[in-house]
Amino acid sequence: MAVTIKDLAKETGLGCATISAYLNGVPVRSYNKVKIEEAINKLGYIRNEYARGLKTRKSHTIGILIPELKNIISTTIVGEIEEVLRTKGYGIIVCESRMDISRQQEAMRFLISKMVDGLIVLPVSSDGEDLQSVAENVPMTVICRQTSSDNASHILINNREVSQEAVKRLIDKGRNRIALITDDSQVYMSGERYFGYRQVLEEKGLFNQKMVYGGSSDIDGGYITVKKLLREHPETDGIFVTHYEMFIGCILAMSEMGIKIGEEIDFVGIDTADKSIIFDSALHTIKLPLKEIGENAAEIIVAMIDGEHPRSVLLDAKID
Amino acid sequence: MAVTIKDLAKETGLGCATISAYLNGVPVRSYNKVKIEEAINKLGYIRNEYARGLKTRKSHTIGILIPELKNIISTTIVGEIEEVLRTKGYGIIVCESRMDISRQQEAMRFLISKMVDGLIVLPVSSDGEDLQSVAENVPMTVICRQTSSDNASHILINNREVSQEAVKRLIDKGRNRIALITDDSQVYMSGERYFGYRQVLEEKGLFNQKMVYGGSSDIDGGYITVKKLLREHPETDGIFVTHYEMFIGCILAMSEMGIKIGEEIDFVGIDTADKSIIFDSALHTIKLPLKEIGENAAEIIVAMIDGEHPRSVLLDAKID
DNA sequence: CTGAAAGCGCTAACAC
DNA sequence: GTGTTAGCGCTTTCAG
Repeated sequence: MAVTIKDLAKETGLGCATISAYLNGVPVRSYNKVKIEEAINKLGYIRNEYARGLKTRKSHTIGILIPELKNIISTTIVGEIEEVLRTKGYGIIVCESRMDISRQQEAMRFLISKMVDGLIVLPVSSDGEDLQSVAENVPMTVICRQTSSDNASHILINNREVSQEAVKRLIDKGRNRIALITDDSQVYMSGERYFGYRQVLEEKGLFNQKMVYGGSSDIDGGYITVKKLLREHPETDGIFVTHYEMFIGCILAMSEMGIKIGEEIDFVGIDTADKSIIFDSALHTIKLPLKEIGENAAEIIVAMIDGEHPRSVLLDAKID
Repeated sequence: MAVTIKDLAKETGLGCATISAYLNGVPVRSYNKVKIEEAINKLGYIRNEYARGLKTRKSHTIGILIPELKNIISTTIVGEIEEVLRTKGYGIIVCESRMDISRQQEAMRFLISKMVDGLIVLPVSSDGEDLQSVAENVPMTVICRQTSSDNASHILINNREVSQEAVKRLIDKGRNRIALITDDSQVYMSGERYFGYRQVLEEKGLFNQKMVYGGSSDIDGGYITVKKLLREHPETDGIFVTHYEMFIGCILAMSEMGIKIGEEIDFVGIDTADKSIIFDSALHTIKLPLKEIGENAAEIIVAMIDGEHPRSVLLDAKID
């Protein structure tokens, strides 16, 4: 049986309440403090958050729900969130929805059953209907998706604008057969990037729906898709890739095919870190503000728990 | 206030115990079953796992502790674990240690305070001393590291053997200036791979410590390190890369430098998936049995919770 | 098959 | 500053 506050009381000869008070930062006599500390170390006491949470109605835990654990972009954001949250005394529970609405619901229930104080969600679908219905009373921050719910906070990036910028770069380089490689799943983020791409090309009369290719949003997906694209459209001279992993897959394919990027073909893709030194020369990359997304998500959810109103933040991705 | 079992009792006119029984799969009169279901949906009842866990001493949750959330290998394993665990009625809480022993300890405490029924850990350091001391009473499975603890289960891969195999392939291809690119942090897995590499080369009299390069275990790390290697040792004709992300970084660098893999230089690296179609031709890759690792970890931890003894599993990585 | 009552470990009043 | 007590929501005897 685990060691409880009662054991500490017995060990020290003090009452439960005193121990509890000390554990919560209330001052106690200094010699009692010493006794308590000793007992804690001797017995290896670890506070039972279940009992504590049951009483206080707080778990000091934030639930995080992302589509896939193996998506670097998502997990990088989660890492940043955790970094900030730990300084504020919160821990995290991470769940994945596997791009499946019912799993997402199930995960939400799981998180709520764990009494999370707040939720940070990167939803499967673009509307957030399904979310809000489950988590009525739990503060929620939605990242990278615009939902219809207005008791949730939102953190968005200027996907459409930066995509337009990306395609313009390719045009400026003299490219005019510009393809799009994006993910199959029709989600908000990909959609916005697609619209940005499309809008610029339509303005120039260069848009061709046949040059829009979808694949699975991983390295393999990018690899396969770019090969297919170049087989079916060898005239392609510029490619905009909307997902990081797919972008990597594309570059690997280029390498294997012996195509020198910046000569036959120009690329614009997504990069994960501000500090990345790769992709300098011949490639343009969109730098996602992952750190800012994570920081904002963490700070906003804590603010909401402390009673503040939901708010929305628009973050700038940069291209260079 | 959240809706409780009491509210269900009031709504249905039944007693708490009956509701609880139904929720736990005990048969109740079919018309009561209907009433309860209706009340659950109407009120949006979600069971409070804190209260339940406090009573039953079970949280139906496994704590998972990995060095970094943004490492694809780790998160892929976590995904597999989650997949299996959910079929057995367990959820997961994921923490990261950020390669820091004290954070690892802190995370363990966090997980234990959440009353996890078991722990699956990919430890920071190679000895597991620090682990067992914290989690004395919690079943634990350690993955990819051999620790001295024998009340923990272990899941290992044949790192050394497969590394030997990898280097032999390079030698068979006629390479004899074979470099190693590995990560800085001296962890068990890298160590084993290093020993495998070294042993084969020493046997042939080809070992040269100056051709062993360390870098950060991410894409940037691989990119930077291989460039440095080739600058300082332009005679290199074969490279063994011990980490997936670094391997990707290497290939990206090759691409940028216009070096065709399989001609000037041969590579052997780590790949993440069994099904990957990349890296076919000129590259050899070690396929890590990530799915098996995850499945085994999940099954073993549940078995331990059910009272079985710890056990160790050795899994085969394959090269092709 | 169902209801009443006790108690899991902790905190929050409240007396001392 | 410290001890006593009640109760968070649930499960679990034990009667009925």
